[in-house]
Amino acid sequence: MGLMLSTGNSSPSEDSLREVVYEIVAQIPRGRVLTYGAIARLAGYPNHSRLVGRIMRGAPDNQLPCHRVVSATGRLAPHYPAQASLLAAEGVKLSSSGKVSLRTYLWYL
DNA sequence: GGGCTGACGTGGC
DNA sequence: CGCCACGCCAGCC
Repeated sequence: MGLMLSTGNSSPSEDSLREVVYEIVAQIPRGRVLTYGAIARLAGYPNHSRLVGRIMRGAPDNQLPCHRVVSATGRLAPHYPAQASLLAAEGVKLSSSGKVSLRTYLWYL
């Protein structure tokens, strides 16, 4: 049984995950949010939330609802000033500390 | 191959 | 609620 040498290991690359991440993000309904970690799990790589973040950094926000992706603590993305207003425009309220309440807005499939 | 970075997550205080 | 230490891991130099 043991035999499981080299090639079996597939570590995800940014390129190999990009499309599936985009597809997941595209599904997030208006007024709901998903976390980087949740997306990573849905994509099959639970320990790669950082890679998802990296992918979102270069994602086309004019074609995808990138503003609906937040951190597990409800924090918005750095270097994405438009995110708050885009969320507000669809009814997502932020706490006084500028965070999204996942209890209220997290999208459960 | 080694070291650092970072749109992350979790647990502790 | 904030801050921090850790664990995590692809990408980049």
